[in-house]
Amino acid sequence: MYYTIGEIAKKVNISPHTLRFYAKEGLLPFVERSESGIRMFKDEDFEGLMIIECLKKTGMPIKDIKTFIDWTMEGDSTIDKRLEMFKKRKEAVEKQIAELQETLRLLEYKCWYYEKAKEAGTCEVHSKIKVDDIPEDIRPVKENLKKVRKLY
Amino acid sequence: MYYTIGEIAKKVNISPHTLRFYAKEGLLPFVERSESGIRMFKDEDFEGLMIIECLKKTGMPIKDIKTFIDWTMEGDSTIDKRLEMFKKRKEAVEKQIAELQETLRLLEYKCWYYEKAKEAGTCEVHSKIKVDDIPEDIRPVKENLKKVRKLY
DNA sequence: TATTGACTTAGAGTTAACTCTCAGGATTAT
DNA sequence: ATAATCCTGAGAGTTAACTCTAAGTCAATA
Repeated sequence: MYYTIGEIAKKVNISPHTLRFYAKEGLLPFVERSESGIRMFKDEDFEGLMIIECLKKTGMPIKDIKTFIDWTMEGDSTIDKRLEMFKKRKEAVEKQIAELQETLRLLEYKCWYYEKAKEAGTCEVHSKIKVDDIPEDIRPVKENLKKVRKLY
Repeated sequence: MYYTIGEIAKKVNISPHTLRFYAKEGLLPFVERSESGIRMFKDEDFEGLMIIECLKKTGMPIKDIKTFIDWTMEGDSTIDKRLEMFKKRKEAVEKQIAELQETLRLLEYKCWYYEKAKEAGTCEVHSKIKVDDIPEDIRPVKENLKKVRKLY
């Protein structure tokens, strides 16, 4: 079963234009062609596209993805390189998640801050709230906000 | 205690150039000026900068951050808007984290895949591995990779 | 037969958030 | 006094990943 570029475009929700752009960048060497040069995507190629999508989601630039694709085309001699690459991507994503979780904590603090301000009708209320009145889970965030000022 | 733009730049690790760019974009209306027009950052302004950084980390464009800053300058009448804004940012970040966690699972599968290939010296080994031999936690990822092919 | 959609090369346009350069002038630190 | 740092405005350059246009050809479908 083969798909044209237009068919696969719908399936992976990437425009034919963009898929050709990827092809030009060397991301799709595994896609077969008909005698007349038309790209013939097969079921397996979905997986290739999904790996590309996955790597893009990790923030990897196209050039680096190409390097990885080149390795896969090279065969078993590049297994080590590919493993190391995935390990690094994994670490990178773990870091991104950790950073977003920190960001989330600050947002949670701010939500609490404005909930309180809303109740009181004014942000002034925060000059009257004691440390003990701040929910335990978000207290450290406020502390941190203060700490940083003096850290430097 | 006041800081010049160069001093604060070092503290927040953003170049004076970029800080002036932010100022031009209307992100720093709260920064005082000396008689001669020199920006005088105070300790409180750190917090402002950190909130801006936080919002940037959520992927919020500068224009939208400016809108929020304008609200804070407007005063208590905009508390509701600000609360809603932070709630939405919180949801956005939660979604980003969830997506990255999905990405991470695919990376974990790929790490396992290449660990196995490395052991065997060839990727061919994966045509011989039975579903039961795939660790339980990453098995669904492989299933998913297959499912998607047929989903459409 | 007409339309739709595939292909190519080549290059222009877009967007966001910087990042820098220049020119000219004021202020501050050593 | 001299260098470093501050200010402004205007505008150019950068980067990545698209996104599109044009111009011309070829193939498959109704």
